Amino acid sequence: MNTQQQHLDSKKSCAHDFQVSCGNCRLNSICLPFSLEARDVDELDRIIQRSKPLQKGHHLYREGDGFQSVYAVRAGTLKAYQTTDDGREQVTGFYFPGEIVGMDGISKNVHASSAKALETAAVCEIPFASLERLSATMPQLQRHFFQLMSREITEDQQLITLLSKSSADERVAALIVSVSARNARRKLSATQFRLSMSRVDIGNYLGLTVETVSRVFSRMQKMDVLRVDNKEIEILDLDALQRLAEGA
Amino acid sequence: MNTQQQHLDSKKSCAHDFQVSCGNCRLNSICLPFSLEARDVDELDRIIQRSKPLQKGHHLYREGDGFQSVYAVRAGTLKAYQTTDDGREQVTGFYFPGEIVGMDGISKNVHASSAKALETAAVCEIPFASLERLSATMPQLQRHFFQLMSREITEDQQLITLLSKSSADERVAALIVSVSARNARRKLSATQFRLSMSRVDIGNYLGLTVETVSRVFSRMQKMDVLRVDNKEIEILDLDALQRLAEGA
DNA sequence: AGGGGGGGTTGATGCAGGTCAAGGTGCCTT
DNA sequence: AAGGCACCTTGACCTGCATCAACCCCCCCT
Repeated sequence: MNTQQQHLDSKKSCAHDFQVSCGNCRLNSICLPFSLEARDVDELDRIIQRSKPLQKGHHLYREGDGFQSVYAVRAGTLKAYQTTDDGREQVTGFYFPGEIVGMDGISKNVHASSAKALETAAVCEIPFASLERLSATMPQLQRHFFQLMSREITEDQQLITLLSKSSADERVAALIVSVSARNARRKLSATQFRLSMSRVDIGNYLGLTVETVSRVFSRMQKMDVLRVDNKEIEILDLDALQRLAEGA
Repeated sequence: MNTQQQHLDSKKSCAHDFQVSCGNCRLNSICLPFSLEARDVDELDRIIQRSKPLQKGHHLYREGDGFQSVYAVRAGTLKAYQTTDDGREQVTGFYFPGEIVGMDGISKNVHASSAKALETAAVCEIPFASLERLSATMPQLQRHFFQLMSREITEDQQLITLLSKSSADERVAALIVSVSARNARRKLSATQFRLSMSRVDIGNYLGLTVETVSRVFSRMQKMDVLRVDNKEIEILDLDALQRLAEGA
């Protein structure tokens, strides 16, 4: 039996196996350009390295590491964060399955942030040099990456607005709404989920203290907008939450 | 006399003429990839449209406009800003000569922010479709744009950290230091300059009120770090200012 | 069973920066 | 020259969130 044959077999035999190709990955509608031809997907497949799982708390890369690749999250959640000169930490984003991390390393060829698994995670590594090469012959792929980066920019700008203009309630509401929407995109429940990040991380991301985050959760629970049980969240009134997030 | 000859003549005759090509633009070391060949520069030249000056207060594009082009600032300063649903405004960036605006429009093919001239400005329009086409055959150009976008991401993330972790003093100090550094890059004075943006814009960008910005300026003046005369700024102690910006 | 540590909640108090109000200065218009 | 307007500054007061402190719960370690 040749190695390729073994591959195929193992794929069939175990539901928990790594995805063997982008073509049959349940997330490909999120992380690949919509209009890619089957044979182009194969080419892409060839450059992508499916790495082994990342344990909770372990780093995918650290601030200052040489930049080689960007990563598509396949399972789990990551947080990206920077450490300021005086040792404080700033969480700059959370990354869910189907999303791409590591693009901040392109500009200086060095990662500008660290990425850490909030729970056991798996990622696909996409060597950037290969991606560049492939982009030159696949216009949709080039465009897709421009778009992904541009999306990261607009999302960061939304966070900037949130941090500079919104109250604690608005910030927390906005985060919950965002998590809910991203769950929906992956065909998961938009109203019931488990927050993989701690209150500390949430506070850090939103520019609030743990205590404030906790108080906001309590308040929203009292208002019957949310049911909160530790990390388990149930959204009872999504409309109200969205209105809150927009500053009602 | 043929038209080409006229071009050359007019270029010589008037110092205020528009740059006729990227090749002789004094900003090209900032806005072009370092390693571009002369003939590649020519190709780039061909797709770039040098538009007429933009009057103070006029828009380069508005939030919601269809996205066609990115723009290199040639002279003057622009601000980019978004309007939230409830009508508040958030300034997301200031753009100086040599810098590129408009990349947030790529992801959705619609501008996610508006760009407005803070003083009379001039820009080079770079049609994005042509840029994409050219990128496919010019690897350095493709890389350059990936890098520009990545830089925008890391800069936004620095602003996020600033907004979520820093005091009013730190924020204002950081902005002044940033303007100073960007002036230096253009071989202008790092210690004496005119702020083209109003206190309102500064406050808005930094997530502070006008009053607070004004008070911080007064305080820094009292501390002999800055001399402030309306929009004219003189940095008296750049070291102290940098230490302030980093939260000393 | 006991102890220790990480994470979460809640209450009491303080302060940085927001809000409100008044007044100044420079520039444009007539 | 006078009025109007945009922009900036300064002072007095108020408030939303940080800070400090206590305590709970859960899990792991010994």
